[in-house]
Amino acid sequence: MGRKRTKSGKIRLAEVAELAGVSPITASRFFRNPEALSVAKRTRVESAARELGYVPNLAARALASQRTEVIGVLIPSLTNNVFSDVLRGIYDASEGSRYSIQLSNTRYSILQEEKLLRLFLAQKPAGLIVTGIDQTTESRAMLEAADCPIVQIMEIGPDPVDMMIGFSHYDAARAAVAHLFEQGRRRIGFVGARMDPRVQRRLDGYVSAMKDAGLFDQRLVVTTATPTSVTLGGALFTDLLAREPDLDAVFCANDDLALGVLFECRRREIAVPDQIAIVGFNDLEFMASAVPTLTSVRTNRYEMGRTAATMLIEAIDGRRPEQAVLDLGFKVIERQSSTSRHSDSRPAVSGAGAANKMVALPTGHD
Amino acid sequence: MGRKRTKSGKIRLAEVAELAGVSPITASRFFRNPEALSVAKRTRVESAARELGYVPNLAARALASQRTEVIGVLIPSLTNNVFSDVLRGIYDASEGSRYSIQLSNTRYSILQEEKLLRLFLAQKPAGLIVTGIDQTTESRAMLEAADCPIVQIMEIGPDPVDMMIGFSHYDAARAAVAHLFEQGRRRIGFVGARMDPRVQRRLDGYVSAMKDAGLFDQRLVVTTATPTSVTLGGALFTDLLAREPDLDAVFCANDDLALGVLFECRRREIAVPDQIAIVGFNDLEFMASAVPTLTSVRTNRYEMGRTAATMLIEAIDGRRPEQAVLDLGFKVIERQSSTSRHSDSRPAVSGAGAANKMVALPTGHD
DNA sequence: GTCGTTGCTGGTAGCGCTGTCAACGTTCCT
DNA sequence: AGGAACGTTGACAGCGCTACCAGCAACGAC
Repeated sequence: MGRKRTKSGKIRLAEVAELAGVSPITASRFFRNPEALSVAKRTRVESAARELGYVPNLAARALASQRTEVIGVLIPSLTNNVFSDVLRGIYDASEGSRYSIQLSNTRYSILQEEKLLRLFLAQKPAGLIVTGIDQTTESRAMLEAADCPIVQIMEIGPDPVDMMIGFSHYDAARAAVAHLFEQGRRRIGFVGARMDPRVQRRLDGYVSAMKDAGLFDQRLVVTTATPTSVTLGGALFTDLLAREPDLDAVFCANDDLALGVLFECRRREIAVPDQIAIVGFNDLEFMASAVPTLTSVRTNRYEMGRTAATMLIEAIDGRRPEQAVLDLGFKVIERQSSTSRHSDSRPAVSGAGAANKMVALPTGHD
Repeated sequence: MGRKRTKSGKIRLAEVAELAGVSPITASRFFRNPEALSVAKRTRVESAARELGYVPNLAARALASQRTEVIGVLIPSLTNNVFSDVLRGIYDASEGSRYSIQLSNTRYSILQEEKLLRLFLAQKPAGLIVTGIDQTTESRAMLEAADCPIVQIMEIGPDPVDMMIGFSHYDAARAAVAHLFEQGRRRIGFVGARMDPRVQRRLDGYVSAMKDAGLFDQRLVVTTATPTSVTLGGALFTDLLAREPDLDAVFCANDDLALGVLFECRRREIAVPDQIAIVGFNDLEFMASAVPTLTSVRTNRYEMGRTAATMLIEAIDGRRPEQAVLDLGFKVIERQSSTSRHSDSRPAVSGAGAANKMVALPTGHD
């Protein structure tokens, strides 16, 4: 009787089937599509499986069915807070589904991304989540040819491979600058680090808003390819001040930089917001409790991850979402650092997200 | 000729073997143990594989060989900065090896951990990384019975399942308090959130140090089960101040709380460090650029992750490390927030790590 | 010259599961 | 009543790879 045991001592489907008095294939169906069984057999297989403590062998399943239940996720950084929020959303959504997450880190390199994509695709993932819209031509071709659903996250653009969820970094930056204009600021600097495509588009938005107002000046822009940090924010701000002493505001490409600028202002005894206004990007948790509280552009990172994974899983299961491109929008959260003579947290300028409208191109916000 | 193609259009090992003019099994060996082949066949298989763009089918390999090349990682949180550093180390170390990482989030629940462990183990991982030493009895039994190497990370304790890498949170907390004593502080508060086992041990260390000095007072301790945040740091500090107005220092269980305390001090115009000294835990990047710069206990998170994965992979490949328990130590980085009348960044108090000595029990530091 | 020994190679037989298709019993329609 | 249609079940044949063991040549020791 023990002869049927697998070498590893594990219970196989065949044992479950035998105990339940059905054929192995019927037992197999129980796990994949229980509705297809009669109630009697269903309960028998169920109790047999429980009694034996059966756990399916995923490798065998993958081999036989020619597909895996793995969702591949490609993100550029594990360190960045932004991605940890997105990831949390993805993991939360995948939990309870039968799909597991396979994560890889492209380190902001599209070549690395291409390599990883090739690796992933070879294992026939059930679905794929990739960051951004700036893939190599080769990657793009592989994605188009892939026979699984794909979601691009973090931003939206004109030409989705399949599904897409994010927001317009360009519009968000324009909104941040517009807010500073409203507050009467004119000499608005830009501080950016890493300069990945999304930060670049924030810069583009900033530049266009400044040009529209006739206020653009190349000296107001300080960027570096160095990875971002709070300390770096202080350093870049120092550079900016040296170039442009009569600065009256800084728009930071992310909140870490903004915090660094705030500290540097305190160090130099520059009054915020009286002398210089500060606006960050992402609205990390600490922005609301800094002194003064820091204005930032809120982005829905957790929701982005969660929705991306949910959409993907639905699509894998054959229920494609009615809209393939989802704009989650953004919101300028106005706080003390940019609103002299105003109280904290006023009604905010928001992007497309509220209406979740479909967009193909960067749309002007209201 | 196309008849041998698999349905999925993929190249199989058999095709490679055919092109190379060897048997499939020889081709298989090429990928697992190239040294076993004669140089002639080796090069022939190699070029055939490259020419055909062969990618092995992992599911088939796993099924046939009865083992996977997956390293399971169980961590309690994806949000926490601390774990993102550890994870980065793990991913960095796994890159280039043939092992892939399967990550799961226990959300600080040992029951959830047990469930995930059962799931992982059923797939016969090549190795396992688990967080901490506080598993359920059932989990512990499963880990002991698992036939793969296991590394426990984040802390060290008396009774490793297999390998272990971390440091003593208890000693680190004692060192932080000792530093405050040296600075002449007496009424030292403790602020903690989440209160997971490691934070609890930091509290234990604090309590023991305070008791040793005859300074312990229950009113000095403010904790909550709520997840940590900067804002929460301010709130807990407010509570603490209400209970104990003549506080002269705060030891925070992590840096987010410390930053919140700093902001709250600024809001209340409490001078740091003149009225109140602040010490954090982990030494996140921003601590060095806050104003004043914030003292913290540096922990080697990235290195911990990297070393854990490296040790694990070595052990999987049959090269067990000479020491199974590795104490990475800690270091009190003294900065302005706790060192009145001193300049920044003096020589620091450090834990066991420098010597990487083996420890079985929390050892007193010097 | 015979017998081990070593180094390399190949054949056989699965690993545990699922896709496909045929077959069965039942119900419902005409 | 006959047959179509449906729902349910099972047999068969692999999925692509590797473990195991046998075979073979080349070589050296006696």
